[in-house]
Amino acid sequence: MGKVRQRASYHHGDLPAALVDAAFELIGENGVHGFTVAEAARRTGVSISAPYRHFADRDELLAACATAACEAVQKDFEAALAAHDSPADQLAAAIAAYVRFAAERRPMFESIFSTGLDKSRYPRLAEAGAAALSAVSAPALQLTPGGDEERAAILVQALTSLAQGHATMLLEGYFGEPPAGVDVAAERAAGATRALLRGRSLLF
Amino acid sequence: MGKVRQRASYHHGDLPAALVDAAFELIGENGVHGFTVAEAARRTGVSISAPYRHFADRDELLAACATAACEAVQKDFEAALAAHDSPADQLAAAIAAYVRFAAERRPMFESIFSTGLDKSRYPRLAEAGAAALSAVSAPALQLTPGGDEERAAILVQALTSLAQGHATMLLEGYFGEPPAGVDVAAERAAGATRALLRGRSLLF
DNA sequence: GTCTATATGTTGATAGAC
DNA sequence: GTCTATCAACATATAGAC
Repeated sequence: MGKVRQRASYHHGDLPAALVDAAFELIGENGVHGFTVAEAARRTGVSISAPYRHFADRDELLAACATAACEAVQKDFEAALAAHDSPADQLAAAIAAYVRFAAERRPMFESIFSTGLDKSRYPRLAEAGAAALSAVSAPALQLTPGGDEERAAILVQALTSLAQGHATMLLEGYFGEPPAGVDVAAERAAGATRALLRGRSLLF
Repeated sequence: MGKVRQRASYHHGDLPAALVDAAFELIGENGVHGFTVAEAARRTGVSISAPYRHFADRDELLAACATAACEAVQKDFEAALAAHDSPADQLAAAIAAYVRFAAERRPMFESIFSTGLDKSRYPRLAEAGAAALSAVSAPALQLTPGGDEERAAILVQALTSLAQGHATMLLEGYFGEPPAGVDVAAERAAGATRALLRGRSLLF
């Protein structure tokens, strides 16, 4: 009890979060291009100027979206890792989960990669992105000869690039239309992960 | 001799091509978002309405850009293939070339992947994209057990996704800033290609 | 094929009241 | 923290003259 008071007016609860949600909705409908501060405000039921009390400008709101998206990716990564035991299985599952993420939460994916934002200008975003990546470091380190951190980093780069590529190509329709294409892409990405791991000695 | 007459007014020579060039220039300065038909017309020295004699709308002009970009990629692919003998070397070189293409001709790369265009609505673009991809099919087929076309297609998907991912991550700054980052990414992509090829039996 | 002129619409962002 | 009102800027696309 005690939570009832907040329900009446959503935007007096947490307008920044509500605006981020609205932004994802708009991105889902027409891509990043379809997001405008004005429309996000309208959908949230506030005036056009209200968002500017919380975000300096359009880009800052987009950065908040991307940050939230990175945190969501990280959760998916961690769930995939927790569901498997061997490092190879963990990595294959994590890469497959990433591919699924791109399709199933496409607006989030696009907020990370299709905004053209200079991430170095948004430290919290850069941090969230790095944190998501570091989730896959542990199993990669286990598969690196001698536990060499530098080599592990190279392996992580290869794996994340592999995942990124499969995700992008899936969204381009390269693996067929959803929902079947999603399964195909996730499976292919997992297979490619295993293949890359088997041949990993050639990476170093 | 005989070519002098055309030089005087560029846009009476080939306005569509001139507009595509201007579009790439604008994309290079501020991303796809920075391209507007109006500004492209101004830079080309024609009125704001002139482009609409050649392109139905903004998207159609962007599609022309993407088509030109696909043709450029294909050329780079073919050059990489021609420079090597073994299929593995050819593929590694082609993937590396693609990564370089993304960095060195970034506006072209973005015109293909950051426009949010529905490619099925632009048959010539779809065709150009498929043609570029098919350039890497031949060496992949040579490396596929039994010359199975279906398996070769899976290998091509894995390789192109790998290339796409490295290109994207490079542009995100993940391999360091240019120009050093470009070399790093190209090298890593080539290494990952070899690793993937070595473990390719796990793909099928 | 290109121009001038224009209709029509939108946006990002700010000022000042409450 | 939110609203009303507003500005300046810019875009897409079309009509009609040459």
